[in-house]
Amino acid sequence: MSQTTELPHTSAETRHRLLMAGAEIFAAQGFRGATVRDICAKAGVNIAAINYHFGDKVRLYESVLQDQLGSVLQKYPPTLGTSPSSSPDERLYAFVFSFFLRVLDQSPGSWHGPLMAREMAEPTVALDRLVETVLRPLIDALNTLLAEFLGPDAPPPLIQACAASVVGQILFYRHCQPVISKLNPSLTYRREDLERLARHVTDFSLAGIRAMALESQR
Amino acid sequence: MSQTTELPHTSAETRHRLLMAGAEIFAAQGFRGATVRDICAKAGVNIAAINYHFGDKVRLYESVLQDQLGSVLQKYPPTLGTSPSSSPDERLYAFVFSFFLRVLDQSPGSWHGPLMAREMAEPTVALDRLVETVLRPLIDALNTLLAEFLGPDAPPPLIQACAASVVGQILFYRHCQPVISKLNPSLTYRREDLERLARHVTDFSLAGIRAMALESQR
Amino acid sequence: MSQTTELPHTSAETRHRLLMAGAEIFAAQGFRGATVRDICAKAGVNIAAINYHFGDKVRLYESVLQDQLGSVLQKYPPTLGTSPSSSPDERLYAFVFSFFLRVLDQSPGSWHGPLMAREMAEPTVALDRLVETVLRPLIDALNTLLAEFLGPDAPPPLIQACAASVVGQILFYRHCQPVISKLNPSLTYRREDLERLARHVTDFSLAGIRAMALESQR
Amino acid sequence: MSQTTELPHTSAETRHRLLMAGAEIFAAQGFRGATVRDICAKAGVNIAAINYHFGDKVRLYESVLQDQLGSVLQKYPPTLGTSPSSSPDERLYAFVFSFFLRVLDQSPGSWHGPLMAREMAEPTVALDRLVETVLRPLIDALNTLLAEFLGPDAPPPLIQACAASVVGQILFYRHCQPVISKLNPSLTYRREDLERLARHVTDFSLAGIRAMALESQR
DNA sequence: AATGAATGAGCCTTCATTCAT
DNA sequence: GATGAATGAAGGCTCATTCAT
Repeated sequence: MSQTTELPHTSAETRHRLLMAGAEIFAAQGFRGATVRDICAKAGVNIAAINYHFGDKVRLYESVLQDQLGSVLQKYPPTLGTSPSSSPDERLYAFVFSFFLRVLDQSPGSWHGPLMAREMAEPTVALDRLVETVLRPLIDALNTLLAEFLGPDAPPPLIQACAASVVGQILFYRHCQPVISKLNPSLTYRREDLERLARHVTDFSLAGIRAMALESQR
Repeated sequence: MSQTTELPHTSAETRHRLLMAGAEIFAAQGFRGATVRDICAKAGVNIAAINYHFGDKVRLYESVLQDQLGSVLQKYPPTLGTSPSSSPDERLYAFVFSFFLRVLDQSPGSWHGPLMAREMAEPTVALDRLVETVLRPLIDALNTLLAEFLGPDAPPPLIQACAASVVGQILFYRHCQPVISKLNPSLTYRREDLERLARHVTDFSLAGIRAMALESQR
Repeated sequence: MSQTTELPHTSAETRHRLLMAGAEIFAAQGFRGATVRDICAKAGVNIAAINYHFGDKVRLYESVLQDQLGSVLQKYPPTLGTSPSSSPDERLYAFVFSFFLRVLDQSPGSWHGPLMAREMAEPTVALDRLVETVLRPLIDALNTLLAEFLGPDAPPPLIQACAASVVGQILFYRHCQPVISKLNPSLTYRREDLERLARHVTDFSLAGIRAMALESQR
Repeated sequence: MSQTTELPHTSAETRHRLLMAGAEIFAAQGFRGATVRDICAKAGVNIAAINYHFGDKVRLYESVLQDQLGSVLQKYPPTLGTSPSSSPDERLYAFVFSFFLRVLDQSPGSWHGPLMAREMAEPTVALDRLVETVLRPLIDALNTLLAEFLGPDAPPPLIQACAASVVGQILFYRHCQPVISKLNPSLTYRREDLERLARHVTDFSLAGIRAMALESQR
């Protein structure tokens, strides 16, 4: 029932239930729209439990974000099924596909996608740490990979623009989902759909990147 | 001060002040976070004025969205400086550049960008109408343009995927601005910056689209 | 169109429309529940017209009461079709029947019944004057009539108790109408129904009064 | 002060204070006129307590009505001191006297009379349930009793008319109290006064009922 | 250690009234 | 003389948080 943790006298069970319920409700309602009453009700715990275990609503939210991001990065690492010796094309595809899997994961208990989308639209204090611990390393990895395509002398702004082009194509499906589902209601996000999307984005981007490389070297 | 008597029986002045103040505060705080007190204070009008002129907070919000969208579409139309006889490349550039101008416009009183970004992240009842009156025609126009590149027999899903690739690259700068400005604080969005971004996105996309066209015809 | 009155420069038409609309809405919603906006809307006049013509909401209400009471007393006088030479039984029936007609009149524009019922339940400053100008004369007349039955030496408390018994039976159908219509939904208040009710109340009361007279003289 | 722990998981004390303060203020001001701020102030509790314990103002009002009605019915049951073997005259007197006691009770904390009078004049959603759970059984009991006087073949409309005559005489003192106290300021409602009134109404009605019975059998 | 009642600031809205044409 | 826009006080209710057990 209760896990043995470094905090022997707090109920890890209650903490976990709050993290799960909080993720779901913050994803659905946003930080402001979510109420501690709703979260505690869904978690089946006392209304004072959030303050007791996390201090306040903000710190529960930060913990939820941290928890969801950690889970999804462990589940779908950016190198997904490749090794440093894999071809650049393969590694780009792995980066794109794993990114799609993370932001559009529909597994039960997985709320990383909508949480991050909301955090972009309405940043909270949590964003700073996320950028430094997670997003910057991710973008650096992509930049390094793109440098292999663009050559050692490619100007950093070009690399960054290409990175933006790649990531933007992916995030479109996440950030504009409300509109996409209205314009094209039949679009689904099962694993095979994401594979197809990742294939398109990779091919489209490879052509774009190579064109940029040529232009840059001219 | 001076009353523009276009709307003889309503106080156009007060309406306009509320639309401006509402746009700024809704953009900064979101629909939920914005308070009618703040909006009225910024507009310099009585707190009951929203009720009197717009009915309630929701309808003020819808009017603000409508107003901002109308302004920006008139200011930066999607065909921006081109005609139907312009080359497809030129028209694609016009589409991309005008899109950038709209979503990243920094003119005083222009809050269309952040408002739409929030509306995507946390849709309200206003989104339905926006999709039908504005976004669908816009996407249709892009699809028609892309069909010129991809050929008459290009499968609709491919056209849509390419349209998503183009729009995604643009919106990335809008939706991820909080992260971008942390990762790359020197990036600015003056008109010449947007021109450069539009140039990159257009060239990147043209290469991607042409690769897709080749692949599709194979 | 506009009546020539002692106030040549105010619109008698507007006053009249406000009195009619006010009667209907005060009757339906009570003084507190009625809003000046609703009344002015129903009257088809400007929202400031009440203050302009009557001073404020309270004084409109008092005028409405006065107006309705005057109308109904003129329409259904307490002596209704009898003369001082009619028999006491006939005069009691006339008193009862006319009372029923006044409090349950359903003619268009006639709101005296519900207005008075509300005024009893939630007295306003208007009640004082109503009591002195209308209700006291009415009760005095009834007491005088009852004294004919009870004899010259009947103690005033007995007369008052009998008067209360008579009036109470009538007002029951007015004050408890919401309950009556739930308990007995088929009951209606057309003129012939009121005639039957008046017949019953008169006969019931005559028997009661005569029993009281006997008991009193013993 | 002292917690009566009949309801272990709710604060019975706070609930009770709100029920008492609510009864007094609803009786004095009506549902609309009463403000939650006033009620909470009088109860000496926080303004959010109504929401916490009762949900909202309407449900507090319903609870107050329920509570007051229950108290007064337990305190003064309609059979008041009689048994089924008592004479019909005695049982009619008991019905009338207990009715007077309920609607004109002046004990501290007893607000059933004015509350019900207001509910008649301006019915709320609470009236439906009151009619079915309390008023209909009460009227049915009276009808059954009156049938003993009027005979087994008395037509139901006659029974109902007599019941109305009885109840109307009683309620007059409740519903017209504001007028009565102006017309006859010396009238008081101590227990002995109510006894006298009940005696009059019973005797008056017995004569009336017996006259109706004779007429009906003719 | 954990509960649930209590807190008070703040939210959107409604209202009768007044003011400037 | 009559309008309709503007006013500001108050209304019911919600919320994250704290307190007493």
